[in-house]
Amino acid sequence: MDNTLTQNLNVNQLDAVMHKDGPALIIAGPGSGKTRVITSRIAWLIINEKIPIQEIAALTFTNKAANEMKNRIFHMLDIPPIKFLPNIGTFHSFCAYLIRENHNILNLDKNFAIYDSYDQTAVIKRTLDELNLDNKLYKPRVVLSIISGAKSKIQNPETYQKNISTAYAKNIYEIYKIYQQKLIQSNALDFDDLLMKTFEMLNSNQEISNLYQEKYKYLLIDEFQDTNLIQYSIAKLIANKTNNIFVVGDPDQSIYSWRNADITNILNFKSDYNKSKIIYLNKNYRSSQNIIDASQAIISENATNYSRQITAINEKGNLIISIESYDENEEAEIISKEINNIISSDKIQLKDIAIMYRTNAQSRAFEHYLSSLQIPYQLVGGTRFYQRQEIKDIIAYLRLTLNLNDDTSLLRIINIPTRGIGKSTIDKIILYANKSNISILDAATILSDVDEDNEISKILSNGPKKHVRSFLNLITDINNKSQTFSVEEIITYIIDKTNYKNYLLSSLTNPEERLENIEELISSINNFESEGGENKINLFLESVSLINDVDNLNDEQDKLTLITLHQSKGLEFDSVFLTGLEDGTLPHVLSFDSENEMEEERRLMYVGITRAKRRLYLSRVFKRGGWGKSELKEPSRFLFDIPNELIVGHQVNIHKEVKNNIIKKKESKIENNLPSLTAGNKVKHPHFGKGIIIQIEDSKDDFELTIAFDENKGIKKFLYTMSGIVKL
DNA sequence: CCAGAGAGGATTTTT
DNA sequence: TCCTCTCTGG
Ligand SMILES: Nc1ncnc2c1ncn2[C@@H]1O[C@H](COP(=O)(O)OP(=O)(O)OP(=O)(O)O)[C@@H](O)[C@H]1O
Repeated sequence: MDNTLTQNLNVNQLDAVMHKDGPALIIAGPGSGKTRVITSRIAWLIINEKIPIQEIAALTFTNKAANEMKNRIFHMLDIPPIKFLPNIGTFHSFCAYLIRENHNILNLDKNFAIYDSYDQTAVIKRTLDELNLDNKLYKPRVVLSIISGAKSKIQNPETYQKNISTAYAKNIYEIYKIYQQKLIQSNALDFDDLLMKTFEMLNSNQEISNLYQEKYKYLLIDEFQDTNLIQYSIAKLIANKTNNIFVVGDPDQSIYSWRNADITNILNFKSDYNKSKIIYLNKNYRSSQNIIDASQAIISENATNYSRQITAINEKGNLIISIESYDENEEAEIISKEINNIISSDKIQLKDIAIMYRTNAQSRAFEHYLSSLQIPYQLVGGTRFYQRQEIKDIIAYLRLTLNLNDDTSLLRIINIPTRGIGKSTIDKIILYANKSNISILDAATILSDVDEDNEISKILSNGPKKHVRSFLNLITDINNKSQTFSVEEIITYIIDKTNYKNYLLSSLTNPEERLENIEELISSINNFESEGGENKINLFLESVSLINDVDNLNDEQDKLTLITLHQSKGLEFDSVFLTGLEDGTLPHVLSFDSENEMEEERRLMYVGITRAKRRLYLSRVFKRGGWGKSELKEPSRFLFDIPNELIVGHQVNIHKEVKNNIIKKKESKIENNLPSLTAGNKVKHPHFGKGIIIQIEDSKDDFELTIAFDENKGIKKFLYTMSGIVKL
């Protein structure tokens, strides 16, 4: 067997890599080589078991992880990179591939669109309008997260309906139903549908499931602790024949439960595959002993602490440096200067350093100071490139060249740039489309027809009709050209014909920057590598929806990384600055009144600490600006759990009482405010019975609760202290 | 129909 | 603070 493959593995890792057939569960702490094991195992299967790479499905959490895995495998095998390898990727991209391959069976056109959260919100808003529901009561964000929750538990509208009782939930069901109809009408899928459709297809179509069960002889899943029920169910279906399912995860690094990731998948795995081999890896190769000691001190405080002790193979190393600054500006200033110091005194480069934080908004101060000190950085996350207004506009035009039923894209640009099609015209078109169950484009075509003379033809008057017709001609023209043009030519044509530049310059802020963004869009399409051919736009648009910001992190350029703790999962840096370690920032305020969420915040801190190889900085401020006002902050409760002897600098007072006071203060604040009620809670009213809180508003010395009651008792408002409401 | 002003509401993490 | 929605006057 090939040395290079095995020489860098310890005994347990080897055991996992060379595991024979059958299920295996690898539970392992941070930096213990989980990713290395998965990668080596794939190479081992290919080299020793002679399994073709196309017959191994390896699913990761991010595209970046998948790409790194692929590159390392190509390197290990010493073969040139294979460009199209959809069987190694994220769950979502893998599912998108399976769906594309079988679009006929699913009654989808092959050029289906994938809707991102903006598109989803637009569909929900239209749905609410159609159902005449108030979007203050049914907030699109909330509705979408309920729908997404249902989908990740494999509930379609009908199965969702079976488990509900409140009037509020019944309306959610109505919304869910219409929302799905609109997606179908638009030949579009949302993120969760990629999983739903794949599950349905594998679950109900024997022929298809046989096909893939035979094709994918080995299935490997990374970051298993952050998979949800539907993902695990898809995995079980694929591995149904061979039982060759190999999952790797760390329950203590589970940080996506708010996105329905479900740690019980790990427990269920043990019972679903009771013959499963279980391997624990407990040596940390990444970090210094001090860093690991601090991480263990943090995580061991969790009541549901899954971890086995991990031990660092590295030396004690540097002490952890603790910094308290006055406010976020000083924090950014001190850290920026410190970064300048360490890159000039130490041998490390900017790309070995990361600044991490809980919320994207915290990056602002850093960006400001880093620019002023001319320290190059790459910001991960935030407003993503493909979500910018001008980019979404162009993408909407592009999507229409593939899919004229894409109502959301059509409505997005029907009056962009403004072309005399105003709200009332659009409303009439939408109404007619809804009534007749046809696409917006078809409705617009019918309503703008001049030759007819009947009721329908009177819906729009002549002025608007003319504008709509010229818009439709524009779309037809672009689509005709798209048959023969290259992608770059199509975009140029769109910009040209719509006078988009003019619109940017006259109507939007920062037109120069936006023009540059469009240039960048064109060049990223040109660089886009795929099987090529006619599929190019299609695959490009798919990647636009599925590819994330971290995926573009590159370490070829020597730049500092600014990143959220969530996105840092799986990465490693020589030096890490964990910032904003205040109670209210990390742990975030919104997790104060939930034990589970508080534990997840702690895991987030744990993930952050364990990203660092040699240097770790823990930074907090005394005062942090929120929106408009600024607040005094106390050190994060987590800081008190790290032994003093591991730390130099501005230490927190280690006395447990201080920590307890901080926690108590927060708790009593919540109590004075409200009995930890939030929207979505189930409550009981002495007179009206059970219901769900849909809104809480401040009201002098009291709180006004808006509650939706079961059955047909409707929606009512109460003052909290007068209502006799109790939480269920 | 359109643009711009002003009010008001909401603020975590993202495939 | 920033984004979204609504209103107003042209
Ligand atoms: N047997 C080994 N010998 C030397 N170095 C190793 C060994 N195993 C792993 N490493 C190194 O340890 C570091 C962490 O490995 P890897 O990223 O695979 O861990 P992980 O378990 O996936 O971590 P995490 O869960 O924290 O993302 C990497 O730099 C890797 O190269």
